[in-house]
Amino acid sequence: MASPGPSTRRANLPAEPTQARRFGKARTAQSGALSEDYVELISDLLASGGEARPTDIARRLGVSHATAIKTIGRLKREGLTVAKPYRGVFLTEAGERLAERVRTRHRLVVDLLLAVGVPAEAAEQDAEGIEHHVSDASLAAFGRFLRRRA
Amino acid sequence: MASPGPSTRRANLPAEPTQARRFGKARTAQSGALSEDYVELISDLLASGGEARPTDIARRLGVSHATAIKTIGRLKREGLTVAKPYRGVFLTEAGERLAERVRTRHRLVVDLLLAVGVPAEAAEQDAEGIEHHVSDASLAAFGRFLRRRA
DNA sequence: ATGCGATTGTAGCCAAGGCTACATTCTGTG
DNA sequence: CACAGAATGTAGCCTTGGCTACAATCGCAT
Repeated sequence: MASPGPSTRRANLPAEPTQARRFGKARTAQSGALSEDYVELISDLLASGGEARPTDIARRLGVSHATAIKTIGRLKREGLTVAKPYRGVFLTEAGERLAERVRTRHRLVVDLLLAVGVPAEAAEQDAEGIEHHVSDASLAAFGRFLRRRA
Repeated sequence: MASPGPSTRRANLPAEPTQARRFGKARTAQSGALSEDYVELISDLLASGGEARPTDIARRLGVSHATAIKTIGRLKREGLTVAKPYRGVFLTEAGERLAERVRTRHRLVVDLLLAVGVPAEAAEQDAEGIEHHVSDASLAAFGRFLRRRA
């Protein structure tokens, strides 16, 4: 590794708040990621099976049921879900709206990945992580790109 | 909202460990994200200014200097960086290699976003979050796509 | 050479998201 | 109807990544 000369203290770096904002944003966006995953999954379960139970949610997300229940509690505090004890989980208006947006975005991301040649398996997998970081601007661009080459 | 009938308990959901693995992976990948950001930034600072100091790092990442120092400590434990007190931060062999990989990936992601029509500003911003979730398979596909339409 | 301002480092706190272990409630079956 | 087993919920702990407040060091200018 060798120690570098301690001479050139203070380089030419002018604060650069732009990049900070960029990183900060990426980080913040990632915050809501968990809520989005839960809401999307709950919506799916309600649509397909008729019921969203903590155990199913936990299993699908690969976490313990305790973790799932705790998170569901947070979603409730955030006004995204409603849940009476031992009675399953449901979405509020806001939750439904979020779910719809998330679902749309997910599809768009997967479609884009497929369109640029990503294998189906990887596309699904990567989309799960990517989707939470795609801005509206990018989303719009994805839509245009897909329509253009449809 | 309205409570649904408690009749159809136990729908037709067959455990589905596949999705769990998908989510789990997305989540785990995101774990190393912070390390990647730091290493990439340190590499940039070293390359351009000659020195990577905690305060600069903190400012660029938009966190407090205390947070940056704490994280740098973790990177040290992980064998990615070397740092003697009050002497700036440097990368180990492993750190350099990681930085190079991350940089390449970042460029590829930005280029792909631009290629599908995402505005430059958004591309840079979104790439920051997206890059940590792009698998090798997708990365390879991005490369092919870009070369094909170059 | 000294001393002040900036940088660096430390301590202690918080919330989120994860876990295990234990307690409670529910539900289908005998 | 009772009860065993599954599902649900609670408690307590851990780690990560943030923060502020305070302490220690450094380095430049006088």
